[in-house]
Amino acid sequence: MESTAYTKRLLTYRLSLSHLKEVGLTDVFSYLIAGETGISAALVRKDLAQLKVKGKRRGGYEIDVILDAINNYFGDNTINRVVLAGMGNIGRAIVNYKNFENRRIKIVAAFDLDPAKQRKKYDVPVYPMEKCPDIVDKYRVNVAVIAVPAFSAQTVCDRLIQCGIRGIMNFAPVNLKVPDHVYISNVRLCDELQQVIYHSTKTNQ
Amino acid sequence: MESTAYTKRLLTYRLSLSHLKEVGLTDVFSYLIAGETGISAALVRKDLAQLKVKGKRRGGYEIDVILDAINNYFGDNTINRVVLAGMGNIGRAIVNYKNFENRRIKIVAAFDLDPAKQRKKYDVPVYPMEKCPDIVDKYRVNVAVIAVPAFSAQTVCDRLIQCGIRGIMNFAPVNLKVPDHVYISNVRLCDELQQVIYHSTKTNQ
DNA sequence: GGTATATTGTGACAATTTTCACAATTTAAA
DNA sequence: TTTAAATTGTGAAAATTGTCACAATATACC
Ligand SMILES: NC(=O)c1ccc[n+]([C@@H]2O[C@H](COP(=O)([O-])OP(=O)(O)OC[C@H]3O[C@@H](n4cnc5c(N)ncnc54)[C@H](O)[C@@H]3O)[C@@H](O)[C@H]2O)c1
Ligand SMILES: NC(=O)c1ccc[n+]([C@@H]2O[C@H](COP(=O)([O-])OP(=O)(O)OC[C@H]3O[C@@H](n4cnc5c(N)ncnc54)[C@H](O)[C@@H]3O)[C@@H](O)[C@H]2O)c1
Repeated sequence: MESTAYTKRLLTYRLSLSHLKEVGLTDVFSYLIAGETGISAALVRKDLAQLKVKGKRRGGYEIDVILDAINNYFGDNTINRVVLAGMGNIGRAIVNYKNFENRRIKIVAAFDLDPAKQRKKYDVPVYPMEKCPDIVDKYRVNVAVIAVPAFSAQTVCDRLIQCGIRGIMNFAPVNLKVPDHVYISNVRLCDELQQVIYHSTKTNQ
Repeated sequence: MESTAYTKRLLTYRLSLSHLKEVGLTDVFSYLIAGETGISAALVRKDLAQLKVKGKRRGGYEIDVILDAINNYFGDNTINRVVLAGMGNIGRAIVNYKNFENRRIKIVAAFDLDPAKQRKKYDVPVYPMEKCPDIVDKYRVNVAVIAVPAFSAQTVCDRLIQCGIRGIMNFAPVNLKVPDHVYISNVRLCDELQQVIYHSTKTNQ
């Protein structure tokens, strides 16, 4: 029903509103959010209406009410457990990242085929891929991050899905094939950077 | 004129086509690209038409012709120099990443305020931020990656723009304010993961 | 050479998304 | 208490994006 564009906008609102709140505001007008996010004021209002957040005519919206609604929308009241495949450069960055906790996201385990990485102490335990079924089952994990090299991404992906994973954030530059019930988000850092390069050289001058 | 959705699809095609080429194919049909990328065959054909790539009725498209057209579209004939701000977890991953070279992208320098990082040997030299004007000027850099903590992102951003940067890939969870002529791409890893969690728990069962 | 078949290329259409514009309503001020 | 000003909420219009369906045409096969 809700488009992913909508979902994405909600997260953008949350970011700006958290910031405005830290700065000391308690209420906002739609045009203020618009200025902060680059999303038009009318669309902000439509989104808030869809979220069932009510504003006061002439008084604006309460930041906390919006934030609660967004957090509630994303089900931040439960802890979301995630596993990681590939404890390389990207994998380590993810595992070291402290901010996931604020979102109630917890990386419970990582998998890597390199035995050296399994022995080393990171913020999360590193297992061989064979442990995947056990771990996913034990912690009731739904979501995985794939940060293995491109050539093994599909294999790892298949395996994760076999263990019951239903959502994947994928860093490997491949178009993974997955069954319908699995949601995939591809983070294409190369493509992203290439787009920036493209658009910044096309811009005036 | 061209939407960013279109530009993004081109990069998706490139990924799949490179793969199909490696596998030994030389020609493709629109429905093959569709199957590989999840983009509908009709839209693939429209995109290729817009790219001015001609297919043969009943014969399909030549992979190399498409790849050349896409590469040409993105101006891959020149080397694109990029600087990085923030040599932390993400910054190191970016700098270590070998694949950028294939896209003719070169990270020429990094900036970090930590003197320890400046002394250490990485694949690219690390300078204090003060060196920014010199470096950007010397290497004629247009594009930057921001991988500093959120609270210093806006400052770093302003500084980069002052030095002449016109495109930014930003990892910090803030809505940066930039002048119109600067193109920004926000890589919101937290949001991305949150969306995966959201969509994967909403999917049937 | 003729016919059947497969695939492109595209105009018309459908759906979705966003903007526009303004009535409804609240608040502040006079 | 009245009036003026500000802002939401939302239907209608516009814009954008993608799908459908099929004519055009190239190829393969008989
Ligand atoms: N680093 C970047 O900036 C960057 C940018 C764009 C894309 N990527 C992509 O992200 C992915 C990860 O990149 P990286 O730089 O962290 O790579 P990396 O080589 O540093 O790490 C990969 C890790 O995966 C492990 N691994 C390999 N095969 C495995 C398997 N079958 N099962 C489990 N673990 C396995 C390796 O032992 C290694 O620890 C790659 O696909 C890369 O193309 C990375
Ligand atoms: N690591 C992740 O998985 C992850 C996920 C989502 C978002 N992010 C965001 O990406 C950014 C980088 O994350 P990270 O994990 O690499 O952080 P990090 O703390 O590992 O690295 C930040 C680096 O920036 C440097 N720095 C700080 N202030 C600076 C300044 N003013 N000028 C120049 N350099 C400065 C620090 O010395 C450090 O080396 C952060 O904004 C973070 O919120 C990271």
